[in-house]
Amino acid sequence: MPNPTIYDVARTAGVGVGTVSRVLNNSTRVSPETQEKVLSAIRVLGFRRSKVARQLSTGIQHRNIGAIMPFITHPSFVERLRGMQLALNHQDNDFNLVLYNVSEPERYHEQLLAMVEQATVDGLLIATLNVSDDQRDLLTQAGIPFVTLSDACGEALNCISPDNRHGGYVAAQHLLELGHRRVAYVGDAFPNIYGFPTSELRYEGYLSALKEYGIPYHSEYVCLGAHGEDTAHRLTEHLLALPEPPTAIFAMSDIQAVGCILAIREAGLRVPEDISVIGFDDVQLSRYIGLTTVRQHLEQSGYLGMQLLLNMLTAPDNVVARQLPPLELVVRGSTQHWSALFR
Amino acid sequence: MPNPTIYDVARTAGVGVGTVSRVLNNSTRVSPETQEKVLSAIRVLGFRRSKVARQLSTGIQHRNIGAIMPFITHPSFVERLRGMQLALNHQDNDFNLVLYNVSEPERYHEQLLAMVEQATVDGLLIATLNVSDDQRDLLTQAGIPFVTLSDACGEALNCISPDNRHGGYVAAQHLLELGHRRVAYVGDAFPNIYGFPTSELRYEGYLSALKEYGIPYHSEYVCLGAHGEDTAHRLTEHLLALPEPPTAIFAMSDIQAVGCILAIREAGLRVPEDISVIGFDDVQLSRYIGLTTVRQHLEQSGYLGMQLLLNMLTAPDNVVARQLPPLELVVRGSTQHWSALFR
DNA sequence: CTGTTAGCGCGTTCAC
DNA sequence: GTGAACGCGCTAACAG
Repeated sequence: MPNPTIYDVARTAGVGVGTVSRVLNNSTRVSPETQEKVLSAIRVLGFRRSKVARQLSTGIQHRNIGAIMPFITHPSFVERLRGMQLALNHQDNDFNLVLYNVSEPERYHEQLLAMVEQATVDGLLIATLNVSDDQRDLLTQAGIPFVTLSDACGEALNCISPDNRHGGYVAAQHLLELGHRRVAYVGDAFPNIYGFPTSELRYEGYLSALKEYGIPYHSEYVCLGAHGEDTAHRLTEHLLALPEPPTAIFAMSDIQAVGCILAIREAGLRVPEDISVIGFDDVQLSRYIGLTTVRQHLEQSGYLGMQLLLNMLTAPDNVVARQLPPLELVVRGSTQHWSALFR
Repeated sequence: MPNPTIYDVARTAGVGVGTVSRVLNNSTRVSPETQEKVLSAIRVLGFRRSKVARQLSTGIQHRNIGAIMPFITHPSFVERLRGMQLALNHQDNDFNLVLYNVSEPERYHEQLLAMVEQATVDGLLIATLNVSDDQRDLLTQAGIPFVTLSDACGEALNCISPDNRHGGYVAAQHLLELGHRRVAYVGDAFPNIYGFPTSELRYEGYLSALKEYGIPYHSEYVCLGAHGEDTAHRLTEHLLALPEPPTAIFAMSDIQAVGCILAIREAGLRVPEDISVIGFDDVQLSRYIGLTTVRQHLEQSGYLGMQLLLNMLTAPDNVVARQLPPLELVVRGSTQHWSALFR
């Protein structure tokens, strides 16, 4: 018997289903003997009460908010998650926060499909993942409101995203203002396997800054690869081996910046004396290691995203857009003035 | 009408419930006209189909694994979470990971109660929280298997925990071996508000090391307070203001160690030249900032905990205990030899 | 104290 | 193509 029900339990215990239900909820008093009979029947059959049946019967609606993103292990995710939790705790509704980690890009769509087919979530927070038109329609038709925390959204109302192009510009500008002229970009390869254009946007910002300062573009200063510290490390080694290595690196994320810094140190050079490094995100780590970066208020974006979604879920006809604070340049110790004169 | 059902939709559309169900699942072909009638009825009534009823009807069992802990924002949580996710992804079952953050200790029990009463989770991972006998019985009676990731568990099978007393010993021993004689302990006040004795156990290890090395105990070297960087910062300021300040500090967590280091630097002293600092946990951050610490394999503990729980959930009569690897001393740059001779 | 029965909201057979 | 009836597993209200 694969899935015994209370009827099975009742039968083997020689009692009615009501009694079984009673011992399960120890509501009214049940005589010790029958209690024991029921309990042993439960044990023998390996009975486990069905959650859904129970919820249907009691009328208790359990609402799940799914947070789906790749790299659940990445620091930037943690920051966002923190914000989501905060927003959820703030208003005391009983929504559950369910985590979905997209381990392989191919499975993303499949996971989304399962969610709507099996009705697992009532609302969805989608971060660092693109939402295609088909997927948008799928969710909309299924009546699952969603908020994206990435920048593949155009001007949609349900999107919380920083101006990544501007952020890229700000980062590059900072280095250029410090006198750097050989400025490299280390970022994710695009098109990204998950379909979001973050790296490309920051890269465009970088390009426009170069242009504005009249710096010629050198393709060998642009190093693209998979996301992560290790790749950034390798790319930096490559940069340092160039005949004319860069004097400054703009890494598209703090984690990648860390990879750069480690590679630089291993090459016997110092940050920022020999090479300046600026990151992007301002995750918790960056404060501790003194990384200059562009703060994109990750925690707050999680907070606002959750707030918006809750708003859509609880007051669908009065949804108000949420605005992320502007990006901020945070200057710490990893960037420094550079002048050819002193070399 | 607060919660319209398919019956309501059917009535206002002038069709049967079967038809409504069909357009909802676009299974069999429905004539365009009736389709439109149903769709508009759905729109008018603001109908949303019930998740639970659907799941009950289709027989799709959705299993939730809850992870409950305080401080969801803390790095040590993230490490564990990563391990949990990994274990979940490893075996391809459709369990959902649901996060529960205990924001206030008073609410913990209430949350647990809600979980069993409302049948929200099928299994529970409890970290950094104590499980009282009552709570154990509550969960057991409700048939909710759980695994604890803290050390308030004795020798229970369903517990993944490092030997914190030993860990405290190892940390203190390291400092003593380096020649330190004025060794401070910075940790959480105990009894902890969440009921887990971690700080006390590490403190006991610290004590036994002192004793073994014949170092007299100085109560002013033991600084206890709330968990967190800021408190550790304050406690360290206090330590430094002592007539005979310590030459080494054992912080019960890496985050607290960071607080210590920051306070030491702000006092114009250097780590490790003037004062050595050792932490506990070995979170990701520690590697980057070069903190000497005791590695407690947090990620792996999350992994093993999840694995054990899945085991309990899927093969209840063949549960095998999981063993955490032993604690490891990880020596990095924040501790140094100390000898009064050179002062 | 305990057995019986009517729903909970939806999917899915059947006949029509 | 469409409507009516039954069942999913459980709770709760009602009789006994």
